[in-house]
Amino acid sequence: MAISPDALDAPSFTPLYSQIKTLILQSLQAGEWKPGEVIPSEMDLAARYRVSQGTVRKAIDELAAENLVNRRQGKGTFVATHEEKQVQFRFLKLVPDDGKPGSEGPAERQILECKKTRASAEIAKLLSLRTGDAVLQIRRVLAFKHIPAILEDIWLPAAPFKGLTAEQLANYPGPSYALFETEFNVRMLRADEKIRALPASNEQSKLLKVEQSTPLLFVERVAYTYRDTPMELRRGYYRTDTHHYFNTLN
Amino acid sequence: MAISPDALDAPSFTPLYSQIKTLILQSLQAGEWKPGEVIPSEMDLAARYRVSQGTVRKAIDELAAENLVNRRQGKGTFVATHEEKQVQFRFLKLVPDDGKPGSEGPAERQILECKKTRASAEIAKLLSLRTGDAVLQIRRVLAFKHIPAILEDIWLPAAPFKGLTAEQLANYPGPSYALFETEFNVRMLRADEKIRALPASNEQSKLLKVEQSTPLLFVERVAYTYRDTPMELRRGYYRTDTHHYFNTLN
DNA sequence: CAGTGGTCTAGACCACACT
DNA sequence: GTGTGGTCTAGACCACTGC
Repeated sequence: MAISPDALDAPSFTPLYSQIKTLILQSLQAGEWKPGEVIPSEMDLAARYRVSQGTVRKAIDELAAENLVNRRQGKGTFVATHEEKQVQFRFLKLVPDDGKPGSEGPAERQILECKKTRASAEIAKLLSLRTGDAVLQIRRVLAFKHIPAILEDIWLPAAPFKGLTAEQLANYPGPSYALFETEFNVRMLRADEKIRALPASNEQSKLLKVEQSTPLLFVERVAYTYRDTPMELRRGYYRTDTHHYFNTLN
Repeated sequence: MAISPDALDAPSFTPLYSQIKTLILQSLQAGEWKPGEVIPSEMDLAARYRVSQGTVRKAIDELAAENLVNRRQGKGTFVATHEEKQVQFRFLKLVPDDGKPGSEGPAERQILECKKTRASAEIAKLLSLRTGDAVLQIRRVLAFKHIPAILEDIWLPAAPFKGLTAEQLANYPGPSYALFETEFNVRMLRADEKIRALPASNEQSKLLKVEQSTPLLFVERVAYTYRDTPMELRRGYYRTDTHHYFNTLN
C-alpha cells in the first residue's frame, strides 16, 4: 500500500487504515458506489488495496461510525441513504411530546415558494459562496396531524441543484435530503445547528397559526457534503407547544 | 474467560469483549479506579481477565467512545472527569455568538437557593423516585462577562448528595458535575435534553435582566450515572440574544 | 451451501511519554 | 530504556443471510 503520508498533512505519520479510509471516501464521492448500494466486501477491498482485512475493517469502522455506510452482518456494507426508515429523521430532532420520533408518520409538506435569487452577503458567507451568486430559495411549512409545526427557509447553491422545482419538492416521497441524493447526486453527511428562542413575526405567526410573538425555536442549520463543503442553509422556525427538540449528550 | 452470556439478555450470544467491557464498567462503578486516575494497562487487564490484548482493546475502545475513559498514547487510559479543560463544558452547549466554547472563561455563579424539599409527582417521575421523596432543590444564575445568561433550577435526590451546601456550590472551582464527582462520588455519564422556546415569566425576566415575555430557550435535562440511573433533573432558561445552543448532527 | 461481516488470538513493530 | 497505547498482519472460527 501507499507508504507516503498525505502531503500537506500536519502529522508526520498517517496510519495505513486512515489512508485506506481516504481512498474509500474518494470512491464514495466519485459515485463508484451509489447510496443504498453495497460496496465490495472487506476481503475484496483488502485485495484491491493490498492490505490485510483488519486494516480495511478499521477504515470501514470509522466510516460506519460517521454514518457514511451501514454494516449488515451476512449481507455486506451499504452506502448510507436518507431514505431508510431508521434515519428518516436523521437530521430532524423535533419529536412529539408523547410518542417517539416519526410516530406521527411523514410530515405533511406545503411548498410556499421556490425561486431562483441571488445570495446576500450573509447567505453567501454561510454557504461559502460569493455575494450575488445564484441560489435557490425555498420556503415551506411542515405539519403533523394537520397542525403546522415547522416553517423552513432553505437556501441551496443553484448550480448543483439546477432544475429543482416546487413540484418535485412537494411530491417526492421521503425527506428532501433523499430527493437531493437521488435527483441531484448531492449527499448531506453532516450538519451544524445553532439554536435560539425568538418571537414569531407577524408573517411567521400566520403561517404557523400561532399568536404573534409566540416564542419559537429558531434553528439555523448548515448541512455539509463531502470534504465539509456546505451545500445547504436552512432556517427553521419550530413550534414547541406540542413538540420538543431532543438531544442526547455523551 | 466467562463463556456464558449474561442472563436475561435478548441476544443468545454475547461477544467476549462485551463481557470484558461489563467487567471494567463494574470496576469503574465500584470505584476501583477513581475519576482522573489511570486504569491498568491493556496487557495487565488482558492477563487479569485471561483474554488477548486485542479483546481488552476493543472493550476499552467502546468505553472511550462513550467518554467514560480517555486514552493517551504513551501514558495510559484514564477515567474521565468533568474537570478537564477540554470537556469543561461537556454538557453545556450554550456558546457565545462570536468566539468558541469557553472563550469567556468560567461562568460567574450566583446561588439563589439550596434547600431540602420533597419531590412532586412530576419531579419524582423524571428522577425515578417516589412522590414525596426528599430532594435538594437548587436555583442559580450563571453569567458571562457580568451578563446573566442562564437561570437553572436543579433537583437532586437527597440521599446521595447529603451534606451539599450553597457554599460548596458557590466556591467550588469548576463545573458542578466535577463537584458531584469529587465530593459525592456521583459521576454523570450521559444526559438527555428536551428543548423548547418559552416566554420569560415575571420572575425569570428579573433574574435574567430581560423584559418579561422575552423568548427563552427552555432546556430540561435529565443526567444519568451508571446503569442509566437518573441522578439529576435540571431546568435551564437560556438567554439567546448573545449566545446560542450549538449542536452537530451526524 | 457459500459469502458476508463479527470475534478472537498471537505476535511483531511503531509512536509517544517519562525517567 | 521501559512501558504505554496504536498499528498491522495472518489465520482461525463464529453468526447471520440468502441461494
